[in-house]
Amino acid sequence: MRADAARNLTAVLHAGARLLAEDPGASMAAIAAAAGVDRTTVHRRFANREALLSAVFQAKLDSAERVLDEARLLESPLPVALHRYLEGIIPVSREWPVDMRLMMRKDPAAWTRREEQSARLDAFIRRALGEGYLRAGVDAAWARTILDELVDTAAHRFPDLEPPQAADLVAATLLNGLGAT
Amino acid sequence: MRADAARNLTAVLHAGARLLAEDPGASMAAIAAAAGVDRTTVHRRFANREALLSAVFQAKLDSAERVLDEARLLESPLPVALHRYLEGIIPVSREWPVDMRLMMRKDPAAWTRREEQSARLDAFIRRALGEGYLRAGVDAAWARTILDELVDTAAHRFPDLEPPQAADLVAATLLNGLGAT
DNA sequence: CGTAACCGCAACAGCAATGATGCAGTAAAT
DNA sequence: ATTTACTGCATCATTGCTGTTGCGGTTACG
Repeated sequence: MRADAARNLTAVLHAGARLLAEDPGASMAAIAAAAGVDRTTVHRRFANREALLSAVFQAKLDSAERVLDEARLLESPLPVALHRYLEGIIPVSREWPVDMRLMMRKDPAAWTRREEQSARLDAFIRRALGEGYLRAGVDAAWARTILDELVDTAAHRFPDLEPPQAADLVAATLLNGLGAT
Repeated sequence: MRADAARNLTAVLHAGARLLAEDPGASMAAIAAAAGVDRTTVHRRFANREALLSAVFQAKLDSAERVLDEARLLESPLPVALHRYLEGIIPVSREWPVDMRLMMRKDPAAWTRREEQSARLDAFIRRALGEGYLRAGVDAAWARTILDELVDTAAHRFPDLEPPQAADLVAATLLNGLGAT
């Protein structure tokens, strides 16, 4: 692929992730304009709208998968793994702000791939329960969901937080909450 | 208004909230079908799509406002106020699952009204900080956002939780987190 | 520098959603 | 029981988005 084509491709993917995050019904024309590219250029590379969305999802899933690999969730000491995951996933979530859960309904490939990544985090939560980092009796599904929500909140609602500080905040909130001791 | 018209109206509003929660681009035809009425009936009552969305927002805001009034956030003892708010707002969030933050961008009236309600919760968070129920040093904006996220999560991702149990879970998670002591 | 890939522009067809209207039938209210 | 309000149905015009194609011009690359 030629260099300018590659630049345009990533510009379109990033613009797509950004606009679709604000408005899931954003038009191809709007995405093309935001990427500084003609509408037909997008149509030439992506046969249809669905294919563009899939490409955005794949880009996000690629980045997330790399973070999961490097976090070594089941091998590293648990607090280390947690912080490494958080510090890695927050920039990914900011780079690809498009919401997964709502938009991947009609993309089975992306859906199953997300399920696989989700299973790895489920295993991490089970490990945390087994090793006593989470209180006994805490529901694993609840803990898992709260972890995701805290990450999304820190990533998008507090965009000025640097990843290390954001990771600290998420971990502290998850483990200790916000109440007085 | 005639009785059957009122029934159809609430059916349309509820169907709208439900479908728009799953797909913000749900068509008027789909909403009408889900409500069991003809498409033209919806168009007769709501001049345009925007008016229908506004009506859904107003319905949700009405319910939420009643909950805020009855919780007496600044008068009742703080733990009581928190639980009363949570027990009240979770069913409201389930009855009107449509997401506010994303969809009210183009509805200034609903937006400002939501801001007013949001300010009441901000004041509640400040009170909790001032009375020492939240750790000193906790960022008010962070606490406020986490409260909202926990409510949404309990309401929609754990639909089988009864409101009292859901309220307990949210309050406990907010104050104590999920980590071992 | 020459070629091949890529792009912008213009134009077109197709489609789905929106919004309006007239009319006949049905259900609520007095 | 009668009137009035409301609904469903069929129909139509309009609009915005999608997807395609052809052509001339530009840009990367060997």
